Amino acid sequence: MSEPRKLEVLRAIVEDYVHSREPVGSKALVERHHLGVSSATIRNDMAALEDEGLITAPHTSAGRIPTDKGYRLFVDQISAVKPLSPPERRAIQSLLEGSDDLDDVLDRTVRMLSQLTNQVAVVQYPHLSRAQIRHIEFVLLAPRKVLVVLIADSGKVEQRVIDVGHDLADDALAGLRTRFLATLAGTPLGRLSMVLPAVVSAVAPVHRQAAQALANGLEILGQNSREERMVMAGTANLARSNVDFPLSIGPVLEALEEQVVMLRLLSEMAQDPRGVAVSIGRENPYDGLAEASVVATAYGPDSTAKIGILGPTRMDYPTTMAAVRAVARYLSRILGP
Amino acid sequence: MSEPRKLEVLRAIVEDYVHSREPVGSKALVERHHLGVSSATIRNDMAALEDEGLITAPHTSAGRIPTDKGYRLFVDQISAVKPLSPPERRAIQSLLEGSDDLDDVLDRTVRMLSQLTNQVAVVQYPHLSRAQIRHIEFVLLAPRKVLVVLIADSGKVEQRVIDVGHDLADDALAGLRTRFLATLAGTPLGRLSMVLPAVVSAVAPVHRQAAQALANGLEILGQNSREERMVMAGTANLARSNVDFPLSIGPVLEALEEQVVMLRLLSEMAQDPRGVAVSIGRENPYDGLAEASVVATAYGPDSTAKIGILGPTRMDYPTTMAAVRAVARYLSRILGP
DNA sequence: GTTGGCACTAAGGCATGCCGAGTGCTAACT
DNA sequence: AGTTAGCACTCGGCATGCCTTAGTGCCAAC
Repeated sequence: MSEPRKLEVLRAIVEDYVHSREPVGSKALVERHHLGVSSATIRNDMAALEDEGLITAPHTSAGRIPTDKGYRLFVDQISAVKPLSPPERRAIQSLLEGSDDLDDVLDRTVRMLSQLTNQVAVVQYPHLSRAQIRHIEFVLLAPRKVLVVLIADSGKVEQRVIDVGHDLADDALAGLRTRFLATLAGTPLGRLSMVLPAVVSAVAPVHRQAAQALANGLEILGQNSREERMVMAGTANLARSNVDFPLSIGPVLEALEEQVVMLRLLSEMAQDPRGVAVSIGRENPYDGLAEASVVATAYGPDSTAKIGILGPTRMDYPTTMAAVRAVARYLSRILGP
Repeated sequence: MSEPRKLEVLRAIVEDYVHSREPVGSKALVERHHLGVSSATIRNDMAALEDEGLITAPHTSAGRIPTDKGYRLFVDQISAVKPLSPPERRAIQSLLEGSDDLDDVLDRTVRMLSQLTNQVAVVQYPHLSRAQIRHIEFVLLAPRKVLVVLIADSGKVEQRVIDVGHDLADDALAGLRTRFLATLAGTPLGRLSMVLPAVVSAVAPVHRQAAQALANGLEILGQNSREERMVMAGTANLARSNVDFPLSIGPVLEALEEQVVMLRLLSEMAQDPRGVAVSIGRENPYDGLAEASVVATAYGPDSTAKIGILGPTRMDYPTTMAAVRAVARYLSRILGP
């Protein structure tokens, strides 16, 4: 019983099952792949694979389907990442050009990825802790309500309404703004909390309280950009692959809606040497995703944010991984250094 | 055959069907509701209702289920809007207090509504065309790239990166900002496009091109706030009511994702005297929603934006309408005039 | 280590028959 | 005229049983 052939058999099973959705048997295998041996031999190999926990039979007399572990081995050792077709590459390129607003770029990207893979695509907003403060604006909305706006040099804008505690004149607010801005311009968002106290304590006591409130607001904004949000697209694809995991579509939607879950999942995924991370079935920390796989990769100037897709474990990993990787690369290029 | 009793029968059918999910027959009806007549009489009434197209039998020997038209009559004439329970009211109130950021409020609201109704909830961002420009900021990101930020007195912030066409010094940009701001402060967003040309033509020729680019950017931002976005929550509830319309969940997700579809739908819905609009099944302009109903109402200071829910036609209209209306009222109160 | 053969197994498809829920109609009742 | 009881009829749903089919595991032979 040759080891290489066993792997070949596993590969064949995965590939056939992925696109037939049906348990694959020994006879069908020898017919569809020229393995050079008889079905009986394959049966022996399959029995061995089953012993190793790589495949399983849903019932006595059916073919085999890959287990999570089987997919894992397939992804890690057997499959080669398929390159995208030139038309696909062109599509990506042309779609992503001609927009420069961050929200817009991410939105287009995630839609494109979901179409490309026929799965749900998600993208995390880029981390900004290294981004620097470009501008600060305080706008008096109501007697005590101030809109605090923070603009980073990456083009990201964060805003928040805060209550300064007592009435504040327009020019006093302008003064505070100048003061904050003078000290804070160029400060990386990540260092915001270290610099703010000094600014506040330098303010005249009359406005100390307001300054403190404003500083708190700014700090929250700075954290917002770290705490991250995400965009997704293609949830309808879940329903299409309905046939696969009809029961679990609910939990999956919940997971997607609870962005925290997805964000944690994405950030915990370790990339393999090929630059793509795959999390299969029960490998996922979240129970609702027990029958789903996530394929993700990092992107952006400092490769900290993630982009990826979520689909049934029964998915075409090579193609999907290729798509995710390609889209991430284009995205990185667009966002520039 | 008494007309009032016929309506009573329709009401009973709708109510029973809504919570049993099964066609309801004449005998079951007389048992569960004290109608004071025999099942044979009900059968006659039902035959009449069927002739009028208000109910239909899925097959020869099954009970009847309401048609879209039947639901319509039920909603319009029969049902009374049920008041929410005090605990529910308290829940709404306490959840919505203690946040003043617009995004945050809408997000909480929509989650609450989806939990309350067990449906998908959607909320449209409030219209801002009557909001006034509070502040404008130009930030030079790269030699020719300028981030245009527009802050409205409602607390809404819009931003966009634009290409000004040629290099621009920091102080020149500051000059332009002052100029724009002087003219535009206090202008309602809706009138932006009428005022901008005058500002541009007043700029010195050297910076005319840049000013024009900036003006275009501002105009787009002004339109953005009209063209509206929406937030949603509770898509997982779709899967729960899986059993009802398993086939159509795909199209529904698509409709939700294509925000344009939903926004148009919401804005086209006319409210009835009770202040709630209901669109049932095929009444919906979008085909994917043929088996879904939308219950929505206006909210906000000038009652232009919409909030509502989307669910299967087989839904508990009275309770749902009450929830939507109540949440909309609280939301209006929070946003204040 | 590979192969062919054979007994065995469970699922899926299909016909059959039966039950129950529900209808429509008619004739009688109030 | 409206209401009711009764009855024949119609399907859907479910259980039953049968057959076919795809697949396995094992063994003896190559």
